Amino acid sequence: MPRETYIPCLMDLFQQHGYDGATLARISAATGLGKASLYHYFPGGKEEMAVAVFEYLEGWMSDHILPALRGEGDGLTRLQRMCTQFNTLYEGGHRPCLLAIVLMGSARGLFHDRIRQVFQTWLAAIAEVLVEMGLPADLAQQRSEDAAISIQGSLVLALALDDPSPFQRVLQELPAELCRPADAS
Amino acid sequence: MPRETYIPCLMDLFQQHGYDGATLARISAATGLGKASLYHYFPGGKEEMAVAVFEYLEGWMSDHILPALRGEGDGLTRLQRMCTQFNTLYEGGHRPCLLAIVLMGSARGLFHDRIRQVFQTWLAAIAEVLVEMGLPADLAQQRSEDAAISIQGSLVLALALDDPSPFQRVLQELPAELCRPADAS
DNA sequence: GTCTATATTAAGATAGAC
DNA sequence: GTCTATCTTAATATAGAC
Repeated sequence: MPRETYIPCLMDLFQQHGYDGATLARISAATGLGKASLYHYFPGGKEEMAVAVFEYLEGWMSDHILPALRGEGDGLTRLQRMCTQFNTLYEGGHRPCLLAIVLMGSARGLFHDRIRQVFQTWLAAIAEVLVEMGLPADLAQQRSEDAAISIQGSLVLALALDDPSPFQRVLQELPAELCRPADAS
Repeated sequence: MPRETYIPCLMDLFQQHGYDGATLARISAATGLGKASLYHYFPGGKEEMAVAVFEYLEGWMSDHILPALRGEGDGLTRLQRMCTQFNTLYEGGHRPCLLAIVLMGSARGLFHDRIRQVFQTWLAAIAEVLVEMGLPADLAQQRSEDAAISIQGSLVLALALDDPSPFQRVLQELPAELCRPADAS
C-alpha cells in the first residue's frame, strides 16, 4: 500500500486527539500497522506523519478552496462554493480544524510557519474575490480576515458547546456578509 | 505561601504550552518549586493544578466580565467594558485563550463540561444585555454567539498570523456590531 | 513546606528476523 | 513490508529525610 493510503486516517487522528494525543499506540491501532511499519512509511516518525498530513491538507486547499474562489460565477457564488467545501472538510461543524488544533498544542513551534502560510494564501484568495467585486483593497483584506475569524471562531464555539449549529449558521450568512457594499454597516 | 500564589504562573504555563506541553518539569522551573512541593499544594497532580486554574478563571469571569455586563450604563457601554476586560485577559491578542487551548488538546475530555459551562454563562450574560436593549430573545442569543465567535476566532487568527491586530480590531468593532438594530444588515 | 532520590509508566524510536 | 522485541527518554507521581 502506498503511504498516501494512511493519510486520511492520520489526519483524522490528529484532528480528534491533537498532535500530543495522537500517540503512536493509537496511530498503530487505527491504521492497523505495527509501530515499526509506521517507521517504514514515515522514517521521520510522528513529525513526518504530521508533515504528510499538512501536505495533504495544503493539496486539498489547492484543489478545493482556491478553485472554488477562482472559478466562474460572481463573487457571492464563489464564496458560497468555498463555504460548501469547508462544510465538507469540517463535516458540518462536527470536526475541529487541524490547523487550530496543532496551533494550540505543544507542536506549535514545529509547524507554525507552515500554518501561517496556509492562512495567508487562503486570506489572499478571498481578498482577491472581493477586490474583483469592487471593494477597496484594505477593506477586502479586512473582510478576508473576518471570514477566517468567523469560521475558526464558530468551530471553537461548536466544539465548546458540543453543538455544530453556530458553524452552520456562519456558513449560511458569511458569503453575503463578505459581499455587502463598503458603506453598509 | 498559600497555593493561590502559584495560580497565575500555572495559568500562564497552560496558556503558553497547552495542557500537554505544560510538563511538571516546566512547572517546577517556572514556579521555583520542586516537583514534590507541587504535590504538596496539589495532591491530585497536574489535573488538580488545571482545575485550580479553571476555578481561578471562573472567578475572574465572575469578578470582571459579569459585573462589566451587569453594571450601570447603556448596553453599548457595558459591552465596551466587557471588551476592555478581555483585552486585559488576552493581553491585546498576544495570549491565546486558555479554554480554547484545553479544548483543542488531549485533556478536552477531562474539562469539557467545565468549559461548556463557562461559555454558556458568558453567552447568557451577553444575551441578557441585548434583550434589555430591546432585541428579540432569539436574535440576542445569536448575537451572543457572534461575540464568542469573533473573540475566539480573532484569537486563533492572531496566533496563526503572529499578529494581534485582528483581535484588536474585533474588540473595537464588536460592541457596536452587537447593538445594531434588528433590521440592519 | 521543601528537598533528593526514586518508582512507574508510557511515549517515541530502533534492531533485526521473516 | 510487517512483525516481535527492545531501547531510551521523559513524563507523572511517590517516599521519606530535613
